[in-house]
Amino acid sequence: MQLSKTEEELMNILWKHKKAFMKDLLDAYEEPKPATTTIATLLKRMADKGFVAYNSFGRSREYFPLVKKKDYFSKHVNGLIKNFFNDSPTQFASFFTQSTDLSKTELQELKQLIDQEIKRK
Amino acid sequence: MQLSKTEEELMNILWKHKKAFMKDLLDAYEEPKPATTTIATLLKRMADKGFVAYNSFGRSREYFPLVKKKDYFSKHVNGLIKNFFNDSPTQFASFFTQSTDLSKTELQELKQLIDQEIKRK
DNA sequence: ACATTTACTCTACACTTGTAGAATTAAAAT
DNA sequence: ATTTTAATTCTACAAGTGTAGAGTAAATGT
Repeated sequence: MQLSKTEEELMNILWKHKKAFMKDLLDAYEEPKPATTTIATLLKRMADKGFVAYNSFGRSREYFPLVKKKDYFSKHVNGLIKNFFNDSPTQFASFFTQSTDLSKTELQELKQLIDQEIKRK
Repeated sequence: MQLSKTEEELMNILWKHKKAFMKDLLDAYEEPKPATTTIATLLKRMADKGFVAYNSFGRSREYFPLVKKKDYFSKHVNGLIKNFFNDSPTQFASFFTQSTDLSKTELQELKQLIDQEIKRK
């Protein structure tokens, strides 16, 4: 089962923290912060879905992600690619370079990255 | 308002067809095809959300997309980037090159593409 | 002309999601 | 020890989704 948008946002905070107590998570939200119970519900649902787990310390819990951002993310992007680009990453990449407006410098950085990747093969 | 996964799938079929009657859309689905009414409901909802419109021919309708795939898509990708990559397309791109496994040739193709983009700036 | 098929609307229903109050309980503060 | 605070669960409820049957009406087949 998938994470919803809101759950994803929370997950993302958790990825940044690696481990976190309720409080830390709540702190990461901007005003107006959601109610504690809202976060609690989300965490519970996310635990049910198998995306997070926790270690209990006294009566409170230190939550941590069960999936790596990288893994979660590639599944995501691959889904996108499958759905919209006939399963062709190149087609996607082409689209991507054209549609986000990267600056010249960013493009050059990207080019270098790709060069490195090419070498690794 | 956003399209749901299922609606997106249908939208994608519509983008491929540019224009299509119910029948054409239904035909595009694999077995087991959804019920006609299901598609009808989806189309109605998508029309309500402002993503499709139609021209009536007799009592049936030729549907067409109101948003370009490209636009829809960049919004999407930008959302992803914002959510997961601190709003940095380069960070995303880096991630992307590493996590989809593009072949050497594909990477080289991509590099050329980027070169072209750089020139256009 | 009548039967059949088709496109569409209405209705429905179970499930998911966003959001949070009420209740509980344990820990921390005084 | 008693009050206060914090973390968690339960309960709830309005939207949104996935899915499709029943009903209607028009078009098509014979």
